[in-house]
Amino acid sequence: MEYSFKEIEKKWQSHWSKNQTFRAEENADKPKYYVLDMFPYPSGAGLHVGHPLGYIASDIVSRFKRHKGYSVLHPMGYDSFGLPAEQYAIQTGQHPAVTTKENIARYREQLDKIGFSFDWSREVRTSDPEFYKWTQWIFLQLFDSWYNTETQKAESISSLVEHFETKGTEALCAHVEEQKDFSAADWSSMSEAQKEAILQDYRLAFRSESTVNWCPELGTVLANDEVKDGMSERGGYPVVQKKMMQWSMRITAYSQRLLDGLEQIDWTDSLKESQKHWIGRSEGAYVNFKVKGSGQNIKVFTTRPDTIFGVSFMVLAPENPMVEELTADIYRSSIKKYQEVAARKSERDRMADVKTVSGQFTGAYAIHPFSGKEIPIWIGDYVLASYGTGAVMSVPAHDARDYAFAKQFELDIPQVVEGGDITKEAFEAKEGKIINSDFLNGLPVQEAIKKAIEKIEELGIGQHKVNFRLRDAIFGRQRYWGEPIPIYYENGIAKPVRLEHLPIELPKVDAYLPTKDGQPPLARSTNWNYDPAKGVVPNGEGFPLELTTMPGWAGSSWYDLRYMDSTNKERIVGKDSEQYWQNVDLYIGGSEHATGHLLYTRFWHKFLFDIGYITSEEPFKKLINQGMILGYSAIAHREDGTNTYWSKNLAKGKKTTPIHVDVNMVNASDELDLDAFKTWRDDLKDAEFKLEEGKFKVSREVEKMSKRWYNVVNPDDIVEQYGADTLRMYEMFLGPLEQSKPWNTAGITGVHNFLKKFWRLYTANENGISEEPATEKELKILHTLIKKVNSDIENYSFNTSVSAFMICINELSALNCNKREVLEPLVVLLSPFAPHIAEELWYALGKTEGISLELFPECNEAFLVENSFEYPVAFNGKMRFKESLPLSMTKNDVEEHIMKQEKTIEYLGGKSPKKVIILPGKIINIVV
RNA sequence: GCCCUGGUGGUGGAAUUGGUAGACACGCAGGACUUAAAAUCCUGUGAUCAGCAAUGGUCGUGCGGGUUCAAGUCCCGCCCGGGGCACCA
Repeated sequence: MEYSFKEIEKKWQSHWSKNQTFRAEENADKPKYYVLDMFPYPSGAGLHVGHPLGYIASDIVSRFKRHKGYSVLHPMGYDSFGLPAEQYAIQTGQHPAVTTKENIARYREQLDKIGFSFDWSREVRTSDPEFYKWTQWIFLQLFDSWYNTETQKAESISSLVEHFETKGTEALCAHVEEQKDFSAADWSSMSEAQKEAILQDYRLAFRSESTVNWCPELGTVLANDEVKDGMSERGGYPVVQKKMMQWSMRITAYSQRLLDGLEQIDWTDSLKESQKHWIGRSEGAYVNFKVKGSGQNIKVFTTRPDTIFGVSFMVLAPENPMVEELTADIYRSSIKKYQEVAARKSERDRMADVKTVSGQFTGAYAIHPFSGKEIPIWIGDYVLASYGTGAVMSVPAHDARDYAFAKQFELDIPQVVEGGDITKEAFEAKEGKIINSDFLNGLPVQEAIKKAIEKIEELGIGQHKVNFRLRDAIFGRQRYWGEPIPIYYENGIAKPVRLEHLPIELPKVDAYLPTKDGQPPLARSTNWNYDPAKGVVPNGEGFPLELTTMPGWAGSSWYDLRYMDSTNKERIVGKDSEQYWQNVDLYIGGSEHATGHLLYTRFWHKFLFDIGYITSEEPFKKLINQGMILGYSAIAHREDGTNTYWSKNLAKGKKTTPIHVDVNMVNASDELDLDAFKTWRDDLKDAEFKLEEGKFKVSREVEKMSKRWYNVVNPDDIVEQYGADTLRMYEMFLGPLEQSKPWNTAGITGVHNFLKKFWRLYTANENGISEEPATEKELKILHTLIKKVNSDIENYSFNTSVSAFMICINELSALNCNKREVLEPLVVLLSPFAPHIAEELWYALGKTEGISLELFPECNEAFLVENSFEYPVAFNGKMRFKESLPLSMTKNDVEEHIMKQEKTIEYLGGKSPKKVIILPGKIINIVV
């Protein structure tokens, strides 16, 4: 019987689908296991072979856990709001929903062919109103919350209002950008608009005038993690800084908890490091410096208060609002000029040139709080307006940036920490003794830091402070294809839409572009006003609705919860379902989401936890980043100025232009199919080809898999040619899951041959399946595999499992094993990896129930016991020969035996051994 | 610059707590079956030296040191690739 994978795979895929084999159930008798893949954005290009890598791994774990008796939740869905569909809509006028639906259908078709055990009944799409209703709901909860720094959790805005009404800001512990000071009486005398303006500073979803990353090309603002090297991550367009009224998320309230939570979760070090850096906790102090001849203070943040006697100048960010007042008249024009130049510099320019030191003296002086010395005040663009207080005390002897600035402008460099050579460079190490520093003299740095802060607090000129690098996340996008923000404006005051009116669905618009006067596309709708009594009403009635939409990360920040109870109409997730599934046990996806999605999701979960809707604070217990599958680009060499192509080895030394060739026209030996190539593009019809040994060879290069490089390999083609089971096992066999690697089809026949061999073991024996008991040898082979596969899956080491299967099958085939006692457990072992062939053979063994719930074989160590061991015998650590000895032999007996061996005597060459090391069951080493 | 990673045959990659380096697979070479091809199966395959051969010697996990009876694995100092952060005071 042939292994006809096409027939088998089709048959079982439709069987599983019809019987809902993988439907997840809240079964109180079973432990739960939740395995999640990062859901894809359904792009028009469809899946390439890189996408399924993580899905295959998670599918193996899911199937494995089902075999182990767990109730497994393994869902899939689509992150279906996003820029490409909208850009396409702008170009073609087609509604993004239509494009998205088509793309999803294509993705689904491709996914289905690979035989994943997803529970499709729980599918979610972020662009589905039934889903984004709850995204909007969460937004409104955030809008209605503030962060209490005393209880360390989010609370309802009503409790804040109550506090204001009774005590004003007295004894208020709240996360807020700038502490406020007013009494209960002040509060009650305020207008509604004034009150609301104050509340905006406390709300976790809030509006504020802030500097944003504006991308003119995309016509929208972007979050920090969406900007890479001053360019937009999607599309690669330039990004500039701009002040705008914007919706934001107060993620900074959760900085410390986001940091602390990392300790409880099982993520890779590199990922945790990325998040730690992004959050960027630094501990130090605020210090106020009096400005000479004015009542003003300049507040700075420093992590090195111990070096305060080393301050020789101060630098403010050019954007710092104090600059205006401080500047002496004679410097006014040069300060203004400097500010203008700094403002014109884009983020990108500023980064491109970190070496150039620039700045301008303001003419003003500060007074040193301890020494009373006058300190010149400068402005410089190395000081950022958005971090700390937008001003620094410069200690050039102990900070490299201050040092460069001091050198450039010939300012003093007083040393206050012993060590280094400050004539050459700043001494930045946090070690050594303090000198030239009055009451700090002689103290080691760490103690001096404490002492300095004590003194600063004692004198009331500053206080201990923890600062974070993390910024609040910009939340509004001037785009169409996203969740509408459920806010309307009554007399200019932002008010929440009533919950019963959710979802606020995207309106119809005549085009997906901004309006002529620069308003977001939603302004084009003629039906975009709101009446609290009626809901959405035509323009002209009610109040105007918010025009911006939510960013791409909104829906993905909580979708993992929705899978637990995807059809619930009452809550984001039902209480019982949430209790049962809790959180994701294993999350698999790319590492590019380290500081975006993964941080935002943790933030929203902590918030939902605070307000009592979920019981787990961390969404993902264990996270694995699968490596990227890279393309193996094929390159033909065209001689410059001609239409002549030279085969790889002939092209050397010639002036040629590399031309990317579609990898599907190149075979595993790098030979190009010339007939196909000639019809690929018009200009190739008449091209001339210089062959080597009758073949045309291409060069190879490893690049990101992309249409642009013609190196995309489609999983459908692999499935068509070799079957889904081969694709699954081959992707795993390629190497460790976390590692990036180029896709190279060369080795796929090895895996395919293995499956054929596996098939033959069950079907090719002339005596059929034998009911006789298996031999010891056969059982040993089987149980070795059982042990290996169990531990490999637990360790996510799938490539080594595949090897173990190959070894096992090679050995059993050599023995011509056809015992049911071996073949039955064997097929269960294979089923997580190659489920179709396993299911087929399972039924062929006479089973009538599906394989997926069959218990996974457990290793019986008794079959693995060895009674002898082939000792490697080494001399001075070099293995020379082997000697098989019973494991029951004592050390002394082994030594006695081995020393008598002819070979031992030969290798000793008459010398007597200094030492003989015997490790039972491991090695014998003789030291000469 | 800082932080994480990784570097092993022609190729992808294996190697518990330090204990036989190169499992498994690809590729390549040779062979069997076949009119032929496909499919399948068998043998060999890190480099190098000696030998007709069986076999044996030497070298070998990015580089240079070190610890150890023994180092791909541990320590110190470098080099290179990949990823992240980047004037964060």
